[in-house]
Amino acid sequence: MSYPLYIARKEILLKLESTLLKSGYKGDIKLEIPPIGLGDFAIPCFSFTSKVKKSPNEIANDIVKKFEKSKWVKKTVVKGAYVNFFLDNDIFKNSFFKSIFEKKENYGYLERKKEKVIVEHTSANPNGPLHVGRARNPIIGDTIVRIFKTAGYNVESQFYLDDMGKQVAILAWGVNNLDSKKIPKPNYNKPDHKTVGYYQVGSKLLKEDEEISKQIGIIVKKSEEGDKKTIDLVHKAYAPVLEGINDSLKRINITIDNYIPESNFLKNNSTNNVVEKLKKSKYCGVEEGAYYLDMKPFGIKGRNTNFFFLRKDGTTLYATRDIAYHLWKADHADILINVLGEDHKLESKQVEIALKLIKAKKIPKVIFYSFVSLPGGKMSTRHARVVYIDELIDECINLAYNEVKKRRGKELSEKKMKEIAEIVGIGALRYNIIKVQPEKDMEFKWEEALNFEGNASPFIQYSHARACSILSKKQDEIRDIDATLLTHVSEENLIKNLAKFPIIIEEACEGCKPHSIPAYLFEVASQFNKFYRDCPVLPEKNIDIRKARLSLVNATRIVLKNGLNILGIVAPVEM
RNA sequence: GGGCCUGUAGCCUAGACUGGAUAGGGCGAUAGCCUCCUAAGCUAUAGAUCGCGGGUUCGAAUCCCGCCAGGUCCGCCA
Repeated sequence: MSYPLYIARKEILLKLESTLLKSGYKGDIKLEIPPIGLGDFAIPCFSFTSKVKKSPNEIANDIVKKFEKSKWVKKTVVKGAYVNFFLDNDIFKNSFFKSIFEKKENYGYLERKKEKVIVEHTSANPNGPLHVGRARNPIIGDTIVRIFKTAGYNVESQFYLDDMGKQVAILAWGVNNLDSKKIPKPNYNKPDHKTVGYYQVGSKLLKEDEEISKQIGIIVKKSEEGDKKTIDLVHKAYAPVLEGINDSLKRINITIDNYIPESNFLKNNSTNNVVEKLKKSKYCGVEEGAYYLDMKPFGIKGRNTNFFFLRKDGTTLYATRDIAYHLWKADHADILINVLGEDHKLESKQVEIALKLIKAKKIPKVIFYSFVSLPGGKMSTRHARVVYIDELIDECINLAYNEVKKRRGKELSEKKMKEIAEIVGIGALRYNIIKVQPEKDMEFKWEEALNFEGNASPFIQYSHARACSILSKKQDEIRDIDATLLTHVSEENLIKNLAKFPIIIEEACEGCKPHSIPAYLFEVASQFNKFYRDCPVLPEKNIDIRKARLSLVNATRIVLKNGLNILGIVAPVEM
C-alpha cells in the first residue's frame, strides 16, 4: 500500500518492536492516534510495567532514548506514560501529495481483493411501499456495499424476496377479490402505493371474516406446497409493489443486484436437503409429527427453545427456507453480510446454529438495526400508521429547494436549482440515517430528518462545492508542487485528515461500521472550511504557494467526493 | 418469567468490542465575523452526577454483578 500513513505506521511499529526487544519490555504495542496537538502516533507504556520495576513514565523515557532513528519520525516526546511520535512534516506532506497524484480520482480506494461478498439487505415484505420505520435497512445495506467495493471487494447486493408468507397471501387475495372502488385512493401515483390498499383492506377483513381467513390460509398452504399456479398468482399481485419499492430505492441511489425469491429454494428441493440434514442432528426432536432442533444447549433461552423446521403436515417454514438460502449463498461468496431489523435477532441466531450443525461453509455476519418509530409508537403498514419513504424523499427535496431558492434564487436557473435540491435533499436523508450507529433507537422527527446544518450532508456537499468553485477559477497547472510550502496549521491539519482516508475505509470495512464514514467526512469538511478561512488560494500572490494550495483543494475535493460516494450521496460542483 | 439491544448537557450524537492523556461533535441559546476564492460558512461563551448502586484495577463512560427505564424477541407466523 502506497499510502503514507500506512508506511509511517508500519515503520514505527517495526522500530518499536526492536526497541522493546532490546530493552526487555514485554506487552502489547498499541499504536494509537493521540488527541490533536500531542503528536501523530502514540503508545501508552502501562502494559510494559509487568515484568520490570519501573514506572510507565520511566519506561517511556527509556524507549525514547533507545528508539532508532527513522526518516519518518522527526521527534519523540514523552508525556506522562505516553511516547508521542511526531512525523517529519515535510516528508509526510510530500509523500501524501505523491499518493494523491498517483491515485488521482481513485484516492482512498484500497487494493483489489479476490473475495466475493454478498450483502443481503432490505428484504422487505412486498406488501406495500417502504416506510421510514425500516428505511435504515436499505441505507445501511447500500452503504456497506459501497464500503466493501471501495475496500476492493467484489460485491453483490441481494434482496431476499418473501414470496410465500401470509403478508403477500393477503395481498394476493385482496387484489383478486376486492372491488377497486372500495380501496382508498393512494396519495402517490406509484404502483406500490396503488396496491397497498388491497393489503390493508384485506388484513382488516381477515380478522372479521372467517371464510376470508380460510381462503388466505389456502393461498399460503398451496404456496408452501409449491403449487405453481398459486405462486404465480401471488407473484402477479406483489410485482407492482416490488416495482414501486425499486423505484423508491433508485431515487436514493440504491440498486439491488439480485432479487432472490424464497420459493426458489422450495422449487429446487434444497429445503428437503436441509430437512434431511437437520433430522440427523442429535439435537433434533419430534413433537406430534413436527420436527425441531433443541436450542437450549446453544444458549437460547426463553419460554420455548424449540426451533421448528418441519411442520407435521410435511411443509417447511420460513426459517427452513432461510437456511437453504444461506447454504446457497455460502456456495457463491466468501463473505456474507446481512442487514436485518432487530426483530430478526432470534431467528437469525437459530439459523446460524442450524447452519453450523450442517457444516455450512460460511456463516453470515449480521448487522442489526433498531426500528425508526413515530413519536406515538411504531409504524405499521397494516394500520396505515406510517410515514412512507416516498413522502420523506419529497419533503427533503422540497425543503432543499426552498433553501437553494432563498440563497441562490437570483443567480441560478430554475433547472439548476431543482438539480441541486434533489442532490441536497437526498444527501440529507441518507446522511441523517447513516450517521447514527445502527443499533441505536431512533424516533422519527421531521425537524431532525430535515436538518440541513451542522453535522449534516449539506455541510459536506457545500464544502465540496466550495472546493470545486475555487478549482473552476484557477489559472495554474497544478503539477510538481512543493508541499513543504504548506506550513499553516490549517493546511497541515487538513493534510493529516486527508491522509487518514484509506485507514478510515479499512476500519469501516473491517468493523462493518458505516457510521464512521460520515463522522470522518464531517471532520474533513470542517477542517477544509478552516483552511478556506485562513489560507486564501486564488488571491495568493506567490505562485508556488498558490499551486500547492490548489493541489490541497483538489485533494480535498477528491476525498469529499469519494467519501460522499461511499454514502451514496452525490457531490455537487455548485450549491 | 427469560434472552438480546439501548440509556452520555434542554435535544441528537462520538468514544465502549481492544480500560489509559483535559469525555469529542452537532442542534438549540447567547455574543461576534461578508469592500476578501459561495455566510448551507467561521469565531467565542454557557451547558455533562457518562441511567442508578456496588465490585475489579495504579486507572472505568469502557470490564464484572445487581437494579431502574425504553426498544425488541421468546408461533408447527413471516
